[in-house]
Amino acid sequence: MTVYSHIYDIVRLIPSGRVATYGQIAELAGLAGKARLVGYALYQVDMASSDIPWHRVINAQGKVSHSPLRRGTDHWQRSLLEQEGIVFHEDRVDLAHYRWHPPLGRFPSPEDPR
DNA sequence: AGAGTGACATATT
DNA sequence: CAATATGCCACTC
Repeated sequence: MTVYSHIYDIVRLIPSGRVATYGQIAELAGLAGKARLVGYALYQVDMASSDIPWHRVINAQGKVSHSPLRRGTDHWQRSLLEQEGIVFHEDRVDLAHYRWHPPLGRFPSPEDPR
């Protein structure tokens, strides 16, 4: 596979009702500073039939990132988040309140098997 | 092999 | 607030 498999592993850990930012995921995945790769990785995900909670990843401004390539799925993302109880305030969520904090201790990383 | 692109982030103007 | 600039790197011609 690709380096993205690990990104997906991290995203899968985000619980319902919480969100994470691209940069945050990148860092947890051992890709600090490479947030763009996270966005690219999620773009590859099959939104309809994937076990990855892709909608819980938003940008550092607390907003849903949109792009012409998404063809309206950005609204779909917001919808899913609201279903989980996340409240948007002026097109933005309060990261201080909803940001996911990963489990403490060691984290699975490619360089750190077991 | 080189250039362009992008679900980003941060800093600056 | 919005527009730029720069760093980042896998992917696609």
